[in-house]
Amino acid sequence: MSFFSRKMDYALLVLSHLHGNPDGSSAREISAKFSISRPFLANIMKTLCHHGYLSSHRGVHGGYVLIRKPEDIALADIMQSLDEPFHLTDCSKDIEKQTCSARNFCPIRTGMSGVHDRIRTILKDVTLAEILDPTIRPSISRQFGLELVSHGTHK
Amino acid sequence: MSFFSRKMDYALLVLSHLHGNPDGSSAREISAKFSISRPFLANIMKTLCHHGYLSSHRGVHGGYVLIRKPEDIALADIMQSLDEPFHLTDCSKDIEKQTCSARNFCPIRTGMSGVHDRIRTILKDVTLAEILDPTIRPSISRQFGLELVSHGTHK
DNA sequence: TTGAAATGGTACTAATTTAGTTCTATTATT
DNA sequence: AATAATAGAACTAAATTAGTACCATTTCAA
Repeated sequence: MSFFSRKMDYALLVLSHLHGNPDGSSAREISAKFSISRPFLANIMKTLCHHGYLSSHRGVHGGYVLIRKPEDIALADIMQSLDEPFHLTDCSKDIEKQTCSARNFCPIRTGMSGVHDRIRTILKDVTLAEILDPTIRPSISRQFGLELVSHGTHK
Repeated sequence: MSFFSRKMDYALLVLSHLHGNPDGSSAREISAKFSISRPFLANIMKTLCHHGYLSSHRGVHGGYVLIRKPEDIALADIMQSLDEPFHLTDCSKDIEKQTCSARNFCPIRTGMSGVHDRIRTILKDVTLAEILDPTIRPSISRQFGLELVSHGTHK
């Protein structure tokens, strides 16, 4: 299985397309452009609208318009709106609920939590703006709370 | 769904447990310790053995022994051995095979590839050694080819 | 005023993947 | 000879994802 669900993937296509079409677009148009199931895409767009990414209007010339700024839409947000928040393993829920029987002696608990944080940081840090224009990367320094100095001799 | 499958999670438990038990351990022991389905865990251990992480010996006092160094076992390796290599979206395969109909005008292709690389870098960089001892992190500088300077004023 | 094209909402179904089981064979120890 | 382990393969069940279907409402235009 892929890390991103198809819903997630299609949502990014939708948001990107709408960013390039400020006057809006319909599910029909987008499904045709990318050869995607129309009713499936329509459901995704309903969800995106419901979560405040898009505004809609009905009727013959209806459709959706992107109403949030690309730089304010993080991958983690979209993920949470469409599927569920990111988590590394099943057992993270058990640990939170304190029902994990190995909680007190789990040899990987701390280490996994570190990996979890590193991936989550990427998801919270990368926005639609960066997906649209990958040359913009305001991310690394924020990501680690560190200052970066380029390393001339590194191959 | 979780990022790591249960197989992946259990495999990390197995590897960690065996690292702490250099004389080896059996599927029975480990399944009992962590309250995990024995036959399921047994299958996972067979796979780990098959892929060269463990050596096995049969018989009454048989079991498995960890034969690879923790610092040489990256998360990406385990993932590939048990499930499949990491990929961000379904369509990455289409793009590779050049069967993606939107290949030439996909607005998110490049951006997504950047995200893919960043996550994959983590998976290739984090080893069992780091999972076992999270204070050891030889990773960030290698990860970005940059030199890190701590930033005193950052909150 | 009627028909077409759009979204809104909900429920349902099909396909796929993951998780787990079962069975038989082989090996080693006591 | 009994027991406890791995080896290997095939199978089943549960859960998740992907996708449909239906009906209602809104809007526009002929």
